[in-house]
Amino acid sequence: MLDLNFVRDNLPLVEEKLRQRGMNPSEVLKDFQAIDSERRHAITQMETLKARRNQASDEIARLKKNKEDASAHIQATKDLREQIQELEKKSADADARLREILTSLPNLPHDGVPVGKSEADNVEVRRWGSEPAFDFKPKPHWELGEHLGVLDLERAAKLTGARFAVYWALGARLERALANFMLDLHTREHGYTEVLPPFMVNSDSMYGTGQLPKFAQDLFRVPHGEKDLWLIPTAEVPVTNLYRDEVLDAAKLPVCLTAYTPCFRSEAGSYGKDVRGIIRQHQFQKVELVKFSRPEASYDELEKLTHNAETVLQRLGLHYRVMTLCTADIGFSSAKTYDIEVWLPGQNVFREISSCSNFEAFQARRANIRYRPEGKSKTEFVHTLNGSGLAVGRTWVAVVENYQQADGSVLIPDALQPYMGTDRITPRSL
RNA sequence: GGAGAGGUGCGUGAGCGGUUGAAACGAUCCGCCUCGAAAGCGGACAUACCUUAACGGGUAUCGUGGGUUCAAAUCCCACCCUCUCCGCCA
Repeated sequence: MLDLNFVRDNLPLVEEKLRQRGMNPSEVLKDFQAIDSERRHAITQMETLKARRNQASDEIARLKKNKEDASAHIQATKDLREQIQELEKKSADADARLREILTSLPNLPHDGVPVGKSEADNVEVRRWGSEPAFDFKPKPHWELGEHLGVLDLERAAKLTGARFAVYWALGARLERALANFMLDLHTREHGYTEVLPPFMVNSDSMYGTGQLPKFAQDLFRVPHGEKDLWLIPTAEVPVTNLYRDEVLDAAKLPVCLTAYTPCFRSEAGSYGKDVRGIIRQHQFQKVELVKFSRPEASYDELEKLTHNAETVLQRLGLHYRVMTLCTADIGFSSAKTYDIEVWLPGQNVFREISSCSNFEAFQARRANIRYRPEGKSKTEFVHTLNGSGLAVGRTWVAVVENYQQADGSVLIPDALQPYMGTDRITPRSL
């Protein structure tokens, strides 16, 4: 969420940044100024009357103490009551409408973010490794997975439906090996603390990181008594919300956390997309990196976090490129995002395998996550960042496709062999 | 699921329906004292919003939301959370 005062004082800038995102400012900011002044007007009036009422109440107390007659004052306050209630309703109403506007506004892109109209305008920052050479036509992972007997989409469809997967044998172990490898790397070498959060959260948490109120259709909702719970679409949600409504110790910043969790996404509106294989699933597992940073350090931390994610691919010997997302392609809550795209020879494309973002104070303001700068009495919002480190399912795909052999077996990269207990996946029957 | 206890500021912990935004103690910060420190003494110490050029003034907030009342931390109702005991259970 953007700061109300900031929006009010920098309306032209906000409009320009919204335009860069491909939005129509006059539409989303419609009536902003009118509602804002209406709200302040109502508050001022209401508080004036309340002050008068409080004054009268004090007077009543004083009179009663002295056993004097206070009935005139009591009647006066009774009369005030109705007016106050009316104004209260008016200001609450304006407040709600203003809040609706404010919560619907996306974060403003950082100044360094390339202005663009679509994902075609994303800018490549760097590239690592090179495409592996094959003296045969590399297969897509769904063919390899079936051939090896490690990936079973048919039975998953029977159990649950489309966009779910069952992994068997070394396929299942590969998933587990990748997760353990990633967590060990980030905790032992990159200084992250591992957390294991709940996989369902309440609405407040979804609101804190920006999934609600706008993106409910992307989530799985679980009715629970009067209230709803939600399956997490990413560990970002529970991990960032760990510190909701808290004041962090400045000396401990940046706080760096990592979590391995399943992620659940309804994928509404992507029906025709990526229907083959396990690129786009309703459930997938991901190792997430989350940071809470001082504002002045957050862009350095974004670079570090992105490199931490890249290190996973480097250790696995997987070719990738890093893209800076343009203003039209960055997520709702993000001020700047790097996507890491891994090379998939079976499909002859780069596919997103990690998305690393700096949300600045956007989430912190919604979730009320603050810290107290040294020597200052006032708290400030931290900056929150996160990135996949990495999406395990897509890493599984990358390993299988990049390390496939002519006979259909898959070699295991050196870094994973201790976790796999083997150097190769060979066919078995499902 | 059943029975009970409780939720107050950074912490502990008071709080007859009306000078309580909230005692006291502790923590922290600033002074004094000291060669320096400790102790002691004095002082400061919540947040948000409205208003003001500023000083300041005002309003709200004692788990959350309603209600009673001229007036609610204090009374009533609902809900949430924590703890203890019983039952059930991976």
